[in-house]
Amino acid sequence: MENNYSPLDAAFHALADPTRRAVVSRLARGPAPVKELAEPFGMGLPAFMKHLGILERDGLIRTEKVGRVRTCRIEAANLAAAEAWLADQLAEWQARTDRLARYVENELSGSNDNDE
Amino acid sequence: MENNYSPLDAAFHALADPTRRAVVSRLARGPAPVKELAEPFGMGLPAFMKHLGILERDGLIRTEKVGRVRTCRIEAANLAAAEAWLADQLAEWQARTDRLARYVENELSGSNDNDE
DNA sequence: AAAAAAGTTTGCCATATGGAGAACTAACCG
DNA sequence: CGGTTAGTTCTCCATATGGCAAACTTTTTT
Repeated sequence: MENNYSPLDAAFHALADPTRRAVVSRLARGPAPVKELAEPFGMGLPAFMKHLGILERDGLIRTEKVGRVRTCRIEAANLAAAEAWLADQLAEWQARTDRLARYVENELSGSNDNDE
Repeated sequence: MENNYSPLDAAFHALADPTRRAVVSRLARGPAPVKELAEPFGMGLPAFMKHLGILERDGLIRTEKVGRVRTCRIEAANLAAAEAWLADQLAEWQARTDRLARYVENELSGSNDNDE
């Protein structure tokens, strides 16, 4: 049950669930113990812990137990990696879109073999 | 089997798989038919089509069939939504990190009740 | 008309979630 | 010490993936 897949796989997978996104969102504003994190969700602790387990295994959060309280905090690196990947794709897409627009604008009279 | 969940659920879920991310990456550079898209992956068409199905259901791509060829293109909106969400979280996190750093730098002598 | 190309559909399978609920352990509190 | 609090472990279950292989449907090509 180790985390053998890529950071991007991990990050996107972990973020695919609304509960986990909410947790990340909450933790972006600062650390919090499990109990407090779990409260907003109508869900048993076991189920909630599974989400935390996934978030931790997938490297989006880090947790540490002191006494009987486990404190969770965000691990920004992988979050940033995912963001970077998306930004890249969008940039690439934008670049192509722009090229296309420019092309159309320039030869707006002769050709007819573009693909959009 | 409809897409009843949120755009963010959909986007992150779809991007959790490396094959699907590769497809998105490829399509960001321009449209392509199924066959060409499938080639790089050592996988039967049926399996590959399932990925495309998920990408389309989750709103990351759009496909259109002409004759016997189905052409796929990217749907940037949801990709952008995911990127925006991540950027938001990171910004929030940065803001807090900065506040903390400033705080520490200012009262670097008296207090001891911070949480990092 | 026949054959090749490009998808589709249909079963079948193993694994991972996402959740529920009960029972247990390990701190703290008074 | 006894009770409460905060997690943890366990067992179950239904659903969704991610893949494979085989058979079928539509176009194109020749």
